[in-house]
Amino acid sequence: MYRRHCAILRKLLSMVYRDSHGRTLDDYPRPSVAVDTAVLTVPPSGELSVIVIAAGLGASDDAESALDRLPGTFLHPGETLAEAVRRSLRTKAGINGLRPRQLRVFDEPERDPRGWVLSVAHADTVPAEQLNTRSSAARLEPVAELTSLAYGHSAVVALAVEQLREQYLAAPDPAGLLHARFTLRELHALHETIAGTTLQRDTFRRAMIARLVATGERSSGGMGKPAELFKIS
Amino acid sequence: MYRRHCAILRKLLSMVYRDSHGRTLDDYPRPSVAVDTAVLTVPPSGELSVIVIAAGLGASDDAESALDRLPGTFLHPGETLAEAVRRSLRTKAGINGLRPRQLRVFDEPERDPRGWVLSVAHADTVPAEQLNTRSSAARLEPVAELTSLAYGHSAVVALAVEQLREQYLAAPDPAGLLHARFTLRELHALHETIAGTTLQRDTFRRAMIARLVATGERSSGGMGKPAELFKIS
DNA sequence: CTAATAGTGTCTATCAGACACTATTAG
DNA sequence: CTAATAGTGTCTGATAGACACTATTAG
Repeated sequence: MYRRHCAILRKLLSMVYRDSHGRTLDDYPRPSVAVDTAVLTVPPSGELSVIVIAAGLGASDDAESALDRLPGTFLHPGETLAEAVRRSLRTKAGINGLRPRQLRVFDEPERDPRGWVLSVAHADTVPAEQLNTRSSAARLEPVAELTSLAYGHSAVVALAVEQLREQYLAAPDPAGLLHARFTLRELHALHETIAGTTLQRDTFRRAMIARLVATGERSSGGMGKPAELFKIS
Repeated sequence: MYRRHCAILRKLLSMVYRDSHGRTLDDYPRPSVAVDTAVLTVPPSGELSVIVIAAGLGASDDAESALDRLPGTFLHPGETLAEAVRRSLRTKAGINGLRPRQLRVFDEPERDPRGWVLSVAHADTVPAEQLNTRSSAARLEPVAELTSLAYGHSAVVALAVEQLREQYLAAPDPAGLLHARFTLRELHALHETIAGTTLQRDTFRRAMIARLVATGERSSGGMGKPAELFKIS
């Protein structure tokens, strides 16, 4: 009931409000606002990958409908951008529990042939197990092998990867890509995958160990000396 | 003529396009999109300051119309966000030659009592001389003394200051706040103002001198030993 | 001379990079 | 034993912080 009163008040205000040129809010043409999200992960293959989908236009049986874009949707009234992102990923890729971060707004007036569309690019990174691989239209694609995506989505992926790298310089596993307990070997491999370079083993160990908590437990089953299991904080 | 053809094609496409629910672009309610900009500077007073304006509602002779918001405007069709920012600063604060950078989108559906308005926050930093102080409605306000601004603009200022600090860790004077040639004393004072802390003189000198070019000229007119003038690259 | 500012020498603690060594497991 | 991986000792060079010293100007 309170929300309803607010909505009525807002409607009245928007009719009464006039800017310095005497225009009300309704006199301004408005753009459509979309969200597009780069969901990164590191699947068992060990390659930094991103979720891409095909255009949702009809049956799309032909070879033309390539996996060439990021999941996205239009912002609905009363919805925040984060909610729109979660909705688009839930309905188009079967992913839940995301905490998307904004990257930037793509605003070139001609960027979308369908009309005036602003796109707010988002990114998030999740463990591969959280991805619903049975989902019909979505696929994982290694970022290194991405050819150019539609709607300038390649730039979104590039920005997302860049920010992910910065995050992994600041903390051992900010996206929680590893299990609760992990060996330094696993963490080392993850950092090399994300950075796209090799990282010296001993230097890496000494840098990371200060930010980790030793559990006293040991890994088992692999070759060589069992390694200590660590956890975050 | 070419642009005109494009516009017609786009209009046709937007009528033909249908999403997975059979809706065209025009079937989606759209938000108004605004830009709001924090323009930072360091005036002769030596305090990091930001431009604030009063609401542009009519004559505004009363004491109610406080300087309580950042300059902003609604995005016009065919315009980029950067163009809207430049337009708003030109018309509302008499500032030209900006290169605004996007900070983030403020998207809470209820944030603006006038209706559904997304705000894309921007920031830029300019030398104080570039500001038109004769401008009627705009004033410089030290960021330390800012009380709370309307429309959540205080958060914009906080973000702008944070990013400015990061920029000044990466380069001697990325915003060009000093003249073409300057002493290390001037650069030191500027960095202390921006960082909001004191910075050790000798360490600062050694860190900066590697990124500057000595001109061989000396300062004059001040007390003490004349200092060498440096320039950027 | 003094006050004020510019600029340098140097010690120390820390740290990244690099290399080589030891330790512990499977088979 | 060998292969493989885990973990450590230690040297080097670079650098930030700190302190104290010298240098050059005005008045």
